[in-house]
Formats: sequence, C-alpha cells, structure tokens
Amino acid sequence: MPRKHSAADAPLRLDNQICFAVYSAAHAFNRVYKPLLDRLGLTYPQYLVMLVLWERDDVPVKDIGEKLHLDSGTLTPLLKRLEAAHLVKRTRSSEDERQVLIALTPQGQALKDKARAVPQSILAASDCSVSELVAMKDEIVALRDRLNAVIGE
Amino acid sequence: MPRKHSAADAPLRLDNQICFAVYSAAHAFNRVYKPLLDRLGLTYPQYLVMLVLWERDDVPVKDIGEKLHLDSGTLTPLLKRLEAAHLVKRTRSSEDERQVLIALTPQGQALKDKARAVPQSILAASDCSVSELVAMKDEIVALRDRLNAVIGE
DNA sequence: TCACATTTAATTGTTCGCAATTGAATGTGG
DNA sequence: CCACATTCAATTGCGAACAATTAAATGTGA
Repeated sequence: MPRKHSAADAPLRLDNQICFAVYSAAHAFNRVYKPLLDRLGLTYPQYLVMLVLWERDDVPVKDIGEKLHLDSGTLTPLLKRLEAAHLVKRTRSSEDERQVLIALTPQGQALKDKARAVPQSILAASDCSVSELVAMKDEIVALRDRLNAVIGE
Repeated sequence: MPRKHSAADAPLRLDNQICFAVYSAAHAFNRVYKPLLDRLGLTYPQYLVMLVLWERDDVPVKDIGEKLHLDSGTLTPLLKRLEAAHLVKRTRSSEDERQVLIALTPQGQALKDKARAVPQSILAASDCSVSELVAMKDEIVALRDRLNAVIGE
C-alpha cells in the first residue's frame, strides 16, 4: 500500500497551512491593488495610512500605528515619503513635543475622491457577493484578534 | 441627525476592508510564528521554502517560486541565506544549465523533526477547531485563486 | 545551420516590516 | 525639586517582496 506522503507529515504540508493561505492571499491582494494604486501614486501600505487619515485627520503617528499594527520604524519613512509627495504634513505637537501629528494637505484630501473607485474594482476582482466578503472578513478579523491575544496586545 | 461618517465613505473605511483583514492577519501570524521559528533559526518565508523542500527535494528555483508565488528576486538571496546556514545546497542542473536545483542537506532534512512542533503551537494559538480552520483556509484559498485569475496567472 | 525568441537565475534599486537602540520630552515618587 | 522611569519618534540594520534589467542557456523557425 504505497503512500506518497506519511500521515505524520500532513500538518507540515504547505496546502494544509492556513497561514500560507492568508500569506498568499495578502500577496494576491497586493498584486490586484498595484495597478489601481499606481494611478493614485500610492503603495498599498501608503493607501492604508491614507484610509486612516481620511477617517480622522491630524492624528499622532502612534494612533496610525495602533490602527494598522505598524511601528515607527515602518511609519516614519513611509510618512516622510507621503510628505515628499505633498499628501500629508508632519508637525510636532505643541502640547506634547514628543508627538508628531500627521495632517492631510488639500491634495491628500482631494485624493479621497479618486480613491473611491478602488474598493469597487477590488469587489469586482473578488468575484464574490458583498455579504460573503463581509462574513469572511469577520471570520478573518476574529482569527487575527485571537492570534494577537496570544502574543499579548 | 448627526452622522460621524458619510454613507458614501463606507467602502473606504479601514474596518470594512477585507484586504486589511487579510493583511493584518498575515502580520499577526508572522508575530506568532516568530518565536517558534527563531528556535529553528528560520524566518517565516524561509520556513515556507523548507516546507516545499520537505515535501519534495532537489527542485529548481522556479518550482519553489510557483508554489509560493515568489520570484527569483526574492528567492535567490533567501536561498543563499539557507545555503549559508547549511540547510540547502544549490547546484546548477547538468541537463539544463539555466536551472539551479535546490537540495536539502542532512541538517535541512533533520530540521523537519524539530519543525513538527510548529503547526501544533499555531493551532493552539488559533484557539479554534481544526475543522473551522480548514473551512476558513479553503475559503481564503478560493478567494486568493479568484484574485490571481484576475491578474492572469 | 543560424538568427531570433524564450526560459531561467541573478542583479539592482525601492519600499515594507520589525528588532534594537537612541534621544528628547514628559510623568512620577520621594 | 530632582532622580528616575516612561513615552514617543527617529534611526540603524537585516530580511523580505517586487519591478526591471541582464546574461547565459536552450528552443524554434526559416
């Protein structure tokens, strides 16, 4: 009775790993987003930062980091690039000089209108109903939060 | 009737984006994996390459790239680091000298036994039944494949 | 056979992502 | 008031990830 794989190896098989499903799905999203975001002059992580700022402007770096689960080592250079692109302004808070507040420029605000086309294109590319996507999103978020709970945050 | 957000903005809200759910879940996985893989001396992408090689040894770089959706720009330096760690051997194929074949060293093979503990720890961290995880994985893979179909691969 | 296209890795340059450290500003206990 | 810890952003260094290019090997058609 020949077997291609040992049963003991099943947990190590690539196709059985949910982490690889998530990892490769994230890269697939990135590739779908790329041509859309190129038109806005943004990378995907930059787009995420803009999403945060379009919801609430003039926030410290730390708040952005908490929402996106990113630290200053990632955000500081990214925000400097957004500033070089004239989409945001970085200013030290006068109340607390440790903080740097990130505010949208008029161009940064204006980009929001062009960005509205993006979620529509992604929905189309997903080839899936909105309700299915919402259900999946909620499941994935729940899993993510359980993982984050383990590493204590 | 004051509203915090315009309904027209709903598609742009961070928490409504499945892509961000996937993106942040991938990073959460990475953080859970990190202490486990540190013990093996591997990064997460290196672990993925080892998973491929533990299933099938002595494969060209291109095959690894197709399974993991990565290109030579990512894999070449990664494989050189695995070679420097004495886990793999890189040799030009004699039949087709364009190809570089990746083979496990005895140490690379031996690492598989230490790696068996990893999926168990991840399962525990997920705080979720195996059947639920399998169902989620299949959904995410299906979504990923639909996205990949759009960008043509 | 020979020009030409294709395939395969490697290389270069840019941007993330994170650990670890630094330095300045702020908060706190004695 | 002052030593001390904490907070916050910036910096440094390393490892992905990918686009674009290069170079060598191989395949193909006239």
